[in-house]
Amino acid sequence: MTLDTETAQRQVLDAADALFYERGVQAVGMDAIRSASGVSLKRLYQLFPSKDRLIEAYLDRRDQLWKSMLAEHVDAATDPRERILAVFEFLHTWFLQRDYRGCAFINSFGELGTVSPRVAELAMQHKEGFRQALGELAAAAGAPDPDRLADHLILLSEGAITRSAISGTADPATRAREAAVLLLDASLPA
Amino acid sequence: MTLDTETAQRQVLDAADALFYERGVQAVGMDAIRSASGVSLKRLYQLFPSKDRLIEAYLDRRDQLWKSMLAEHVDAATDPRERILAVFEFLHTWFLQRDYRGCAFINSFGELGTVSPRVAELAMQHKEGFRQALGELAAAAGAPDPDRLADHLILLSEGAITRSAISGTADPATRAREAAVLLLDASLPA
DNA sequence: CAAAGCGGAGAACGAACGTTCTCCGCCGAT
DNA sequence: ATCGGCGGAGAACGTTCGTTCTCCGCTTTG
Repeated sequence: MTLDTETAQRQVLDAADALFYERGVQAVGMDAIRSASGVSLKRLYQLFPSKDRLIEAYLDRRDQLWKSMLAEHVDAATDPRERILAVFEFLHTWFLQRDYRGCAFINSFGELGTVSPRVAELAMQHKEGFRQALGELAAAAGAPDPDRLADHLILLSEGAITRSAISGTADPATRAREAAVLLLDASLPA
Repeated sequence: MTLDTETAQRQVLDAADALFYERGVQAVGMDAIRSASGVSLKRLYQLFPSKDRLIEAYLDRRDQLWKSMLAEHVDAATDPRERILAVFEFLHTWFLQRDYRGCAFINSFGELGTVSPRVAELAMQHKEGFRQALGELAAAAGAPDPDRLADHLILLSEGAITRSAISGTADPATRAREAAVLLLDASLPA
């Protein structure tokens, strides 16, 4: 069964995503990805010349997927204030996924942050992208200091992400939304 | 050079703490701990019969140390509101440590949470302890719903912990404190 | 001084890792 | 039909890991 490059790549990334996310990047061997993807080792190494490259591709795809899911939730609302709160509803649906295991970037950073500058960089870029998105939402809502509000909101979000992972419940998203409402009341002009 | 049990144990835990925290638990071999601690492998395995046990001991000690450092900062203030804000000053001094790498429990959970129930449990207990401490501070400050305020404050704290690790700056502690002030203004009776 | 046992240094072992290589069967071109 | 090259399956290689074992010197006791 010969696969064209595109499907082989997709199958490898699907398998890598599931395994890396569930068990962590270091605990998953290339052999496990070979078995799960059905792509031979030779081809796997043609597509991704090293495990490091595969990890990068895994994080890249997570970043894109995450951003598009966030945008989807936010764009379902029109009121600027509701668009901010939609972020926390997105988090809530994310936390409810059966295989939710926290943020892949935080987890990968914890594993490889000190030894792989590339992973550290990707984690920083991912979080910076999120912060900028929040900044734009805050500015659109008329916040007098959008950067500061964005910082406050991202703290709630990141806190909810890790707390939800460790506690195993989606509740932190609800609590984060509550706190966000209080912060918006305090920071947004009436 | 023969060491008594107590010093050997302390040297091993000192080495394990530094190495596990810096590089992650999976990336550090028992040999590295042997070299760094100066304790022979044989003795090391007498003190900690497996790497899993050593990881548990590492997390246990981190938990105790963290709690006592937090209590130290909090107890330096007397005003109930200041005692809550002292939490964020504690975080700030923590983030400024040169080797700061985020929360050992979050990092270990990311690495082993799915495969080691013990690590998952220790992470949950550690975070639950923090949440309870915040709950007591909130109650002492007269919060009408201390549990809820504690949840909001812990989200800010956890968010600051991971953001500081990834960004490499202590700034998130300042921002978290700002947001905490807003939440206290909204939640505490005048 | 002799015998016995404890601890230290590090070799050894079996497994697992990332990566490469070998072999074999299948395909299109002549 | 034959040849050449590509892809798949998985063996192989060198390293590293967690854990155990061997050897040797020191100390303590009679």
